Amino acid sequence: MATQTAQHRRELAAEAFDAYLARCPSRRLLDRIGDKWVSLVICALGEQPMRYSQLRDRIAAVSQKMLTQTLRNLERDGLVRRSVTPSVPVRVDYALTDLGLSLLEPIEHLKRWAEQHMPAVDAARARYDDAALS
Amino acid sequence: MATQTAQHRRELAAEAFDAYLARCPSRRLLDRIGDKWVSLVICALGEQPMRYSQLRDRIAAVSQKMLTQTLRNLERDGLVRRSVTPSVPVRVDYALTDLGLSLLEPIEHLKRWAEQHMPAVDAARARYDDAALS
DNA sequence: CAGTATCCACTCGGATACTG
DNA sequence: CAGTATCCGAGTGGATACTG
Repeated sequence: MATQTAQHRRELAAEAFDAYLARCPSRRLLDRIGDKWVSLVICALGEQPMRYSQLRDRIAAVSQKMLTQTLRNLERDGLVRRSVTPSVPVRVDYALTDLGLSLLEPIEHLKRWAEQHMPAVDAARARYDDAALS
Repeated sequence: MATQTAQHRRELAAEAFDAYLARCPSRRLLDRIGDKWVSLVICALGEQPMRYSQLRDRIAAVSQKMLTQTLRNLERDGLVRRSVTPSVPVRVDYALTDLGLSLLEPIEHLKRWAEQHMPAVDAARARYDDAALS
């Protein structure tokens, strides 16, 4: 009944770690904001609430499918509030919730790091790729 | 020669936005640290430098392929330093560079937000899913 | 020990067409 | 206007086997 092989021990550890990852708050947050359009939507709505079509124009490269999907996920997570005005045609406004607003702060930190250090990353990348050619 | 249709205007805007995204430092950073194993490797190496096998044991669920790939990418980006000791068998140590160390700070901010607010996200998600059942 | 190499399933995101 | 529905290709990541 004890774990016999190193093989087996590894599998158990991997399983446990998977379960841990599924709950790990940080990893789950990164899963969300790592989504291609999430940060862009959050930042756009951070400036001001917007209608669906405004978002689509502002984030020009997003497809309808992905914009809707992104907004639905954010709404589900309580980060964005969706309000429908039943006029004809309907008007839908999106805004950050307080929770969503609070997320702007850590994102801002990331953005600052990116602006300060991504050039260094690019330089490192260029060096690495150059070295590989020799 | 002017942009004639709304359709065409949209396509041009989307193209321009795509190009912008390819350069946008923040989006590129998120692309990196959004990778499934990157944050875990950075955090592990943030505690102390480690050998390949230590990393593999610590992040039990990672496959060899993904661990190597992740480490190579981080090395290429100048975030991690790889040092080989040519003994038999070889010994390889990984450590964060100064650039990598500096990344710990914004990640820490994210982690704090996650620990404080992910429960609220989960609650929102539960409410949303419940509402959908009715 | 620290990888490489190969194959494969699955998901993400895009294109297109249609609708209340 | 603000979506849905459907299809599909490309890329991500995992399993397995092999190596200096």
